[in-house]
Amino acid sequence: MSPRAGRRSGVLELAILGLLQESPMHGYELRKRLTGVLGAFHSISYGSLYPALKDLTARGWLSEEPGDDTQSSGRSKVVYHLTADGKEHFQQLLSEAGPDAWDDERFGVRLAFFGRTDQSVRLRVLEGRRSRLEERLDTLRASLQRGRERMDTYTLELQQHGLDSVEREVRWLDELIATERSHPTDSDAPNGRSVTKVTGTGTVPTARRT
Amino acid sequence: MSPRAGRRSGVLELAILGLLQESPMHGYELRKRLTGVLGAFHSISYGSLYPALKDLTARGWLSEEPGDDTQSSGRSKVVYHLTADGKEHFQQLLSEAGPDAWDDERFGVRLAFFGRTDQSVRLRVLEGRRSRLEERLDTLRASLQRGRERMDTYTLELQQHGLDSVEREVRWLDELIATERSHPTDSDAPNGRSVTKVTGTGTVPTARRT
DNA sequence: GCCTACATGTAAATAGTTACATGATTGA
DNA sequence: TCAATCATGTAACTATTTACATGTAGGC
Repeated sequence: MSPRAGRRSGVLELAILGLLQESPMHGYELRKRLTGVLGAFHSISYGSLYPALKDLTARGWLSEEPGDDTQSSGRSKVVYHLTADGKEHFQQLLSEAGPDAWDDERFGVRLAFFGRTDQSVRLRVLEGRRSRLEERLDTLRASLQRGRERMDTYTLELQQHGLDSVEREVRWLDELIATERSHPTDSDAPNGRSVTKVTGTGTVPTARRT
Repeated sequence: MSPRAGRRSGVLELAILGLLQESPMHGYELRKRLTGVLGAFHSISYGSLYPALKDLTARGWLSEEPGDDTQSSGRSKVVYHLTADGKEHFQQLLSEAGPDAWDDERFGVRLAFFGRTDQSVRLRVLEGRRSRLEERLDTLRASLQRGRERMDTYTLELQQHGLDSVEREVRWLDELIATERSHPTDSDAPNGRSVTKVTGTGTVPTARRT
């Protein structure tokens, strides 16, 4: 009965904090960039975004800056900044391993911010996702074994296709993990600066087509 | 402010009607079978199921049969049946093409009931899913083109993997569609009986491993 | 007598969406 | 000057989950 007090722990929080870590923005701009981070479809709506910004501000992770205006006389544009607490919270979110932490969407968002993430955290994320997928494989294989005769051809087809897809993703993750391990980054040492410089080239193999 | 009047149009409705079409059941049993239909993970909770059953009953698609009890003296087991209206509604749901009709979950559930679906509807569903995926491909390819230099290696990797996955699913669908076309079923004629007999073997190729 | 599985439900929270409402700024 | 796009928000709804509450039936 108190709907305006949300605990807020979805993808949105992660994505907003991640984008604001790169640079301060106002809501409208944030929303456009969000579409990119969240995977080309699945645009977030203003009806989710603005309440979320208010909420994150109330929790001390963002601060509103009313008029950053240096050029135009306009008003009402609210620029959001990540606070120190917000930065810390974001780093914690990136590395933490809640039960829903490894679903498709959250993993995608985490990966989108890898350019600004410590290599140790990157490895933890990749391995967390991988072990989540291994569990899925176990379930799927068991289900296929049990269902060999009991299920109709269509269900069997669907499950087999699903199994193949998950297996492909595991192989893909293995490559990413191997690449991370073969190019260890120095800047991961406990030197206070928790953000790795972006090398931008060569650290991850370009996807190859079959 | 009137939360107890839901319009109800999610996967659940489709899955419940589909299972009850096969045979009447009570909630507890339904829930176990639902887990199978919905894809091995993603069990539905009683907190969703029972209200949904009440709702579908109120809408005239299900009827409650209080004591089917022939053996034990126990009570309180409520067996749900699909009504004639419910049957009709289910067939309509299967073939209709709403905007969310082709997402992963809904497509999976539709496919799970293919054994009891007309071939013409099967083809419509497969082709609907296919064209949905084609749209995705366009978006993804455009995004990859634009982002060649702008995106970091990780995001590029993720998008490329996503693109590959969707391409694989399109090829998979193409095979299913081709198989349907090369084995036309007679029982699709307007003969009043809207359910195709299950052949159970050979109509769809067994998945092959790469 | 007690534990497990069977069986049914409700209240509140979660994580959003859609539709609506409003107004400022900019370029053709 | 008028449409498009920029910009911010609210109310109501959707679909679902989690935690809770309650009780029955059968085996050991």
